[in-house]
Amino acid sequence: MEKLSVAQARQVESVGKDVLLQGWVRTRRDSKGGFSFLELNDGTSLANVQIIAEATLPNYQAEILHLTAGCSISVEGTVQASPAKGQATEVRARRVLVHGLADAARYPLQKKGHTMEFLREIAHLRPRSNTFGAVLRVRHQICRSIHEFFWENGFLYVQAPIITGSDCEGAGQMFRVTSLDYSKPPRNEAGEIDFSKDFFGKSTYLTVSGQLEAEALACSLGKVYTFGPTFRAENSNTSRHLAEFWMIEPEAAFYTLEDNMDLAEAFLKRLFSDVLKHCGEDMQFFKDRIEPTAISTLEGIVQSPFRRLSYTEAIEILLQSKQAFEFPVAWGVDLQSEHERYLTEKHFQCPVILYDYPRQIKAFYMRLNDDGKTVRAMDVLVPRVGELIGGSQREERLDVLEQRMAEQGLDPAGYGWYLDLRRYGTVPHSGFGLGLERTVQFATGMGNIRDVIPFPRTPGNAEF
RNA sequence: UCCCCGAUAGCUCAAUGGUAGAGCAACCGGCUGUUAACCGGUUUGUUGUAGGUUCGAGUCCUACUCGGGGAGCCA
Repeated sequence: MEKLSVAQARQVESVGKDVLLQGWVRTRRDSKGGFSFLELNDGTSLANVQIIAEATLPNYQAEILHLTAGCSISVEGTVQASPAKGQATEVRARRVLVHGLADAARYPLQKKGHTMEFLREIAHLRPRSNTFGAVLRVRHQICRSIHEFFWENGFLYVQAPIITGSDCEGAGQMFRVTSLDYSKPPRNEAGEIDFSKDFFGKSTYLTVSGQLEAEALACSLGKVYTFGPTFRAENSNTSRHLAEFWMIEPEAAFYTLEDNMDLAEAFLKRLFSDVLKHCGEDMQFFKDRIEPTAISTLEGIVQSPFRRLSYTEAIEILLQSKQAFEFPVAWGVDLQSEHERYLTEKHFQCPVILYDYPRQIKAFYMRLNDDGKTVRAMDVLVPRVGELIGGSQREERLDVLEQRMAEQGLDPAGYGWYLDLRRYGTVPHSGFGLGLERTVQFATGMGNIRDVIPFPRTPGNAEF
């Protein structure tokens, strides 16, 4: 007897095999012909396998006729070709072992569709829904492709710290990490809380980005990437933001911004082409039930080049668009969502890479262009989700970097080790950050980022 | 954090200021190699919380909580 997954048992190649299947019942249909149909799912595929349970089974009356959605069972039996439409194979059960019942009157998941809002309230059970199973399988495929892509391109997988002593990464509000007794914290002479008495002897926070550490590693090892959780204590209440999310940050020495854009484009194309190749059944589900353009959008991205244009060119297009924007367009202003959406959804209708942004609206570490007005930043914008990637060529010249820090009111004392990278063997280098959840959101067509991560953390919500 | 919308049965939603209802689910029965099965019947409520207006509030007013859409911040 061979232990098979539901996905394997659905393959015609499995016909004739003596198998063990284990999973959760989705539904039961009884036939007065003297048997019942059980739909079994184990998470390995969107589709269920149909189990034929004959009334002659010893526990048919006592147990099988009481199986409902959510019950867990083991089935021993034989895979056979199905005589009816709807599935290629089915499993004729020789034995059905019930592990756990699920009180049908209380079990919250029904056979019929639920709203995403309701499923979010039962985050511990929603992986059993079709939508969530499909989301998590696509998420898994994307994670795998990320590692494969970088492996094949010579990038070293490195780990940046999750607890950071740098309070000036500049990417947003941070969560403080402390082991101080908050009912009686140590205080200095000024009456302020004395974090020098804290666990690490200083203030520490959850990381908002591994970029600065990745730069140190890239400036030693060449091409590296991080892939880990990041945290933002922003009070963001949108369908595209999480307080805890996963970010992929490649960083490469001797990479120009052009190299960086080439990398980002090849990277995204690889991720989405793998999803199309390996998640066909799940993608068809998203197309049918979630977003009609789910598959065609990914196909378009894989097949056609991204449109690259400078910030200045983008401003020109927006000014000439004759669109009524809520926020006025002018060179020097940061682009608003409506502007980005216009470019990617209406004007070009494809992914857009914008580069060379005004120095005033971008971070200090981005390399200053010779025009003195713009920096080597780039954003990859996609329809519906907006910014999928943000990156830049980093400022490798010590004097320029120090000047840019001063310009933005940053204290160089907090960046000693980061400036060292420019003092000793500095090299041009570039990198970017990709939000995993936004990537999954884009690939699946899911409307809310809270529904592409198993247990979402958002302001006021850490229930599970 | 700001603007707009919402909260009624387990789920999705109805209900002129005047006796709270339907579909689905659940339960019982029927039928059937069925497959979001189908047919008949039964059960289900402190109308988000706390106040207020009124003879009377699911409905009007105020505050709060939670959820959704949009914006800002960004990935």
